[in-house]
Amino acid sequence: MTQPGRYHHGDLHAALLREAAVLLREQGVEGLSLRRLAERAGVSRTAPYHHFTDKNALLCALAEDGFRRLDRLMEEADFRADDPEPGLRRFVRGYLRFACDDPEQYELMFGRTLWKTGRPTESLTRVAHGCFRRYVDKLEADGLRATTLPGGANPLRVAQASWATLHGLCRLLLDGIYVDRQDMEAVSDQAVALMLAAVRPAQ
Amino acid sequence: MTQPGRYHHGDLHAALLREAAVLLREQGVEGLSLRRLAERAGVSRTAPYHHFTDKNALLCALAEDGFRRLDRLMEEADFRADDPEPGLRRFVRGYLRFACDDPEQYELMFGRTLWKTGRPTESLTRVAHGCFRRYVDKLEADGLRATTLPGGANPLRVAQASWATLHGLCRLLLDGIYVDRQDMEAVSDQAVALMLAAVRPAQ
DNA sequence: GTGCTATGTTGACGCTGTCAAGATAACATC
DNA sequence: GATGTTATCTTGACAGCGTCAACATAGCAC
Repeated sequence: MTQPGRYHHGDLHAALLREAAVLLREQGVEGLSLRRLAERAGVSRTAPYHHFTDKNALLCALAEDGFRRLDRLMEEADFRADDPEPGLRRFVRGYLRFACDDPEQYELMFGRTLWKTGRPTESLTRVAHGCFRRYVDKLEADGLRATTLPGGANPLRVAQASWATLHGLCRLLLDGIYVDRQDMEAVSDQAVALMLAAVRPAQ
Repeated sequence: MTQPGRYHHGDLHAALLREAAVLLREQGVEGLSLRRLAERAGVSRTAPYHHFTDKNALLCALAEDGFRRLDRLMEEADFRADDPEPGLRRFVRGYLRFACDDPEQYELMFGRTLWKTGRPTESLTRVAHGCFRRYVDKLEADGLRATTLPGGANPLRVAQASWATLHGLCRLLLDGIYVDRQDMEAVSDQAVALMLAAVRPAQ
């Protein structure tokens, strides 16, 4: 762990993360170079290497912050058993808003930059999985007790499939493929219908 | 249009695309550099610039090939009105197989490299949209005529939401977030259930 | 003060995409 | 066949990138 000590710069570790978040939001991952970041922080090119082993490590830390915010959003969601629809609708909108608010952050959190190309930090993996775990639990506890589940449906599978819908929607939306910004609300509602249909059996 | 004429190399245009596909499959987009590509083709670093204006242009051409393959896959799919389930299941499996067979190609086709960061060629956009258009038509014609559509459901919306499910599944799967390779079949079935539920009204 | 460690610096290497300028090869025209 | 035009390919160069090695300095423990 890097301590926030008062050395030359003051607290470069935090400053780097702060500037990186700005740079990410403004320019995307492609525009986020360590050199430019260092320049903005007023230090030399290689100074960041004393606080992050890697560019990959810095990006992981950045993504981790995002997952913590997402986790908080998840915490607030509740779709209760009697009528999960309004809660689910709120959650889906919240999720989409989260992604659209800072697309580059979302991209970083779920993109291949970290998960495929780079190697995700153990810490990042923990937080990201915790986030999903919370979703599964939420579904299981609030949304679809055993009684409301269609025969044989597995909460984990429902969670995976419905998250995939959410995620796919965000990707298509943010990258501008097949879904426009103006379609957002309508498609979001359609997605809710899709997810709900999986949760409650045909009646 | 670049003619396949018999100049110095023979047909560098095609050779580049061929080698690029191999390099993409083996190393991913990150490993696909113009310089390495040129080396493999036995020409100098800048030779490719006489056949593609840009690295972006070459990648677009590569992605275009992928969309054409996907379009062919779509052409073969048919989910008829009386019982769309088996057809849809086949299609979903086919789509997933397509993505898993050459993950890097899929990533290139739908990733931000082209759609967000780079600028997609007009030609690429046309083919990609044609592919989606065919899906919408397929749904509308075979799967869900007006009679089987839940009240007010818009074929376009259903198509967008269900494609999002498919796409999100692939992303989560390929990047290794939340969905493992071994879960594939089960989640795929769950996705089919999700999509089917949207297509036919509660009975 | 002495030494250790954390933090910061400059220099360098190999990689990237791409532009400019020059060479050569194929073809069209006379 | 000679000439000119155009397509193709070459080398040289530039700025940018991540990162390693070597060195400087600042803060702290003793």
